[in-house]
Amino acid sequence: MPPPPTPSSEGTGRGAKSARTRRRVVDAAAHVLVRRGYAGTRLSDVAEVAQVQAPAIYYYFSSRDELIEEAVAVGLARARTLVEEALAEANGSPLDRLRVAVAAHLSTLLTHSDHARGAIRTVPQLPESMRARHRQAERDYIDIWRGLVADARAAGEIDRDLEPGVALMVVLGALNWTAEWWDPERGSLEGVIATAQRLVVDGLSADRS
Amino acid sequence: MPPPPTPSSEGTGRGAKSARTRRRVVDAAAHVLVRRGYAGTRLSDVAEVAQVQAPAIYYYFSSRDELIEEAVAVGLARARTLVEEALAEANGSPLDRLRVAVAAHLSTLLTHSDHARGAIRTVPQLPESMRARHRQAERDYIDIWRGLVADARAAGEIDRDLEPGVALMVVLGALNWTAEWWDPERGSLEGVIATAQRLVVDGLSADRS
DNA sequence: GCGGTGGTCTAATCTAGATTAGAAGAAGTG
DNA sequence: CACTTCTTCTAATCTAGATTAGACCACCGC
Repeated sequence: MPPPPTPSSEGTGRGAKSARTRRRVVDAAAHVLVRRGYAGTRLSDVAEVAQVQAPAIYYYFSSRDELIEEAVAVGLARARTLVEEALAEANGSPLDRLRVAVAAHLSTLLTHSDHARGAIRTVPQLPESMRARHRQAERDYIDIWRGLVADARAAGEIDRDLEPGVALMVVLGALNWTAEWWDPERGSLEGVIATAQRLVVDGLSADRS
Repeated sequence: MPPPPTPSSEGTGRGAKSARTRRRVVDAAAHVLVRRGYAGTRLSDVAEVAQVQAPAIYYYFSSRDELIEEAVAVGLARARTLVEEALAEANGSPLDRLRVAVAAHLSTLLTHSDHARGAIRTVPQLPESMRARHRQAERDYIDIWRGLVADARAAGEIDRDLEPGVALMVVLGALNWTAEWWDPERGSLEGVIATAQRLVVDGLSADRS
């Protein structure tokens, strides 16, 4: 029976090493997920990255799917947390807050380990039953954005002719797809963020030609 | 030995039936690719969709990878062709042409069978060696867009501060990601196209607040 | 209405990769 | 140190799914 993922067994002491290994496995899973996708993620690869033997994984997770599920959940949670934190410190016009969210989303996606990236790239490929279990988390995250857009709209900063729901998904798509092509050699992260911010804000913005 | 994919064996007569089955298999492969991704695409599923027995596929292709490769190639080619055709009839300002390209890309992606969709969603997951063989096609397609952006820029219609390369990828991402979320019940195709056009054009546009 | 060729099927085979069994190495406890 | 519990390993096992072998049927030209 796998030990319950003690939420507080982080630092040192009781089961600290175990917790570290477990985390290493989840990280490795995210790493492999990013490059191979859901179906392509082999436990043997995960094990190699995590520096364990494949069967060791079963000490922590009862199946491949359970591991993948956790990796995805962690990624979604992380993306959400980081964006929320960034927004918490941001005060300014709704459009400014949108700019902040764009920056946070992109930097999470592109640099903050493979978690968010793995989650976002993987979710659409999950078998329906598993995906269903993450749908709430997806919605929660999107709702943050929906709120930002709604605020901006209420403040009259957003083009009235745009369908807010559709526009939001188009924007998120622009951000998410960066995970497919961006790499540090292709320009600085800051450059991408700046470009994306301008595009998003000008694209949504109320004052038009 | 598989019969060479006679380029003209379409209509009737010699090998017409064969050609039709072959096409059915490729279509089925695209169909499965869209929903399962590269690693998740099983020959048995493709066979079922194509209404054949799995081994029949080997009459046309010498391996699973070869089939997938063709399906992807067809998809990329189709996307490119449809956009080119749309542009051929479009005259107007560079920004207008960009609008046309956005509409063509989206309608290809979202409705024109599963080919383009399969190709675009699948390419990033392909094993490097296979992906390399499509890289040229990808570039060719992107180059069409690069040209559009360059023209608009030369005409002074695009914000000088945007990095054209990065901006283009962000835009294409917005379009490509629609394949992940859009479905006919979520609003009309026209609605998505209109929203995307406005976002893209206003986002890139030179006159700013 | 016979021999050939194209096209498809059923019944193996073969292999990668998930999962399980059971042994054995640490690490903490008395 | 001897004992227990946690953690990981090596050596099976089991299964899905790609691929191959070889038979079978339909049509075509004669």
